[in-house]
Amino acid sequence: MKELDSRAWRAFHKIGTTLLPHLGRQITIHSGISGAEYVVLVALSELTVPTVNLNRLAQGLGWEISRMSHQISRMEDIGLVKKSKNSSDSRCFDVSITAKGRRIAKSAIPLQSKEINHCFSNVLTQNQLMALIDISEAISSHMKEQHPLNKKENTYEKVTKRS
Amino acid sequence: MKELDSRAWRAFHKIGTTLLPHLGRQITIHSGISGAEYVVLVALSELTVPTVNLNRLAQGLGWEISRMSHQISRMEDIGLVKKSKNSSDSRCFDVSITAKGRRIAKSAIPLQSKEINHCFSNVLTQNQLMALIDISEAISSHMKEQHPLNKKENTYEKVTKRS
DNA sequence: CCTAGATACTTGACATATCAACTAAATCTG
DNA sequence: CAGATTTAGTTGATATGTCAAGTATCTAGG
Repeated sequence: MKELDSRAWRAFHKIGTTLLPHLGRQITIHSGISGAEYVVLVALSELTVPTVNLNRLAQGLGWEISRMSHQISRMEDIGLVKKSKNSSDSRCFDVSITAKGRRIAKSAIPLQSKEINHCFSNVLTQNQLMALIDISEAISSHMKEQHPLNKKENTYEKVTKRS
Repeated sequence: MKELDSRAWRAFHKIGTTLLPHLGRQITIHSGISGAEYVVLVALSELTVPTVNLNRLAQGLGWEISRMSHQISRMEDIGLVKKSKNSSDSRCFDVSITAKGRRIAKSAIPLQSKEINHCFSNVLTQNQLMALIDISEAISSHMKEQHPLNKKENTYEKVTKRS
């Protein structure tokens, strides 16, 4: 019998690497957009202001700025979002959702909620749901103070044929 | 105040999409192998028999067979694993870890355990760890019966410039 | 005001993941 | 046992993620 720590980690790892991808695929199946596109559209559609700064959007989702930049340009290409230079600081970009993006988000969100209920919420008890919120809070706040994103302290040697 | 369901899902989504990638990067930083390579090496190093079938290995990790195939050939290229045709069923391949792979796993595992303790186990209470095991069990067993991998029921229309 | 950082983002190369064919071997069925 | 089906795995195209470097703008110190 393995220790509790190890079993819990494996348990978490398993659902993290199966449930999340599964639900991403479901989005594609029912709405034709990727999981990443969905997440961005949801974030944008929930704004109380018309636009967000690229950087803030990335921070809000916990993404690297580079990833967000690529993602937003792809989404701009297919007309889901719009990007414009900020007038007061021209290094910055204001991102907003287009009508098309909003329309797609509007139809995708309830379908995705149904999937989430099916695979997640309905399968767990109230206590388990509350426990997850606490767990997430504990981990996130620890991560935030210990490992802020977009910082590098990287000095490894990659494993290749010759090592 | 959002409903419990939704908050719990967002909580889970957040740690699933920040902690897991973070720990993957840590592996690369301290051991020079990717998170995927690490997972495969750990699985192989824990075998009680010398080899596994590609397909079983994929199932054990919940990966698609195609992904596993690509991954194993890359790992064979850099000498972490070895692949050989099964003698009784020549469609099958037996995969095993090489000495080099085992050596790397051996040094990577304790480092990674330390990281996991740091970001995960030490941050949670015993009760939270136990709760996660139950949660994972509930979700996994539901998924297994509802959504077996490598099956397609896919009839969507992709979102592109023209839709 | 001028220069040395910082900041916000872009870009391109590369690694990895996913999907849709495709090949080959095994098994089933009449 | 021949042909059809299933199973195991490969392959290549495309999508996405990551990393290192680069550009442009802003800001702060002198």
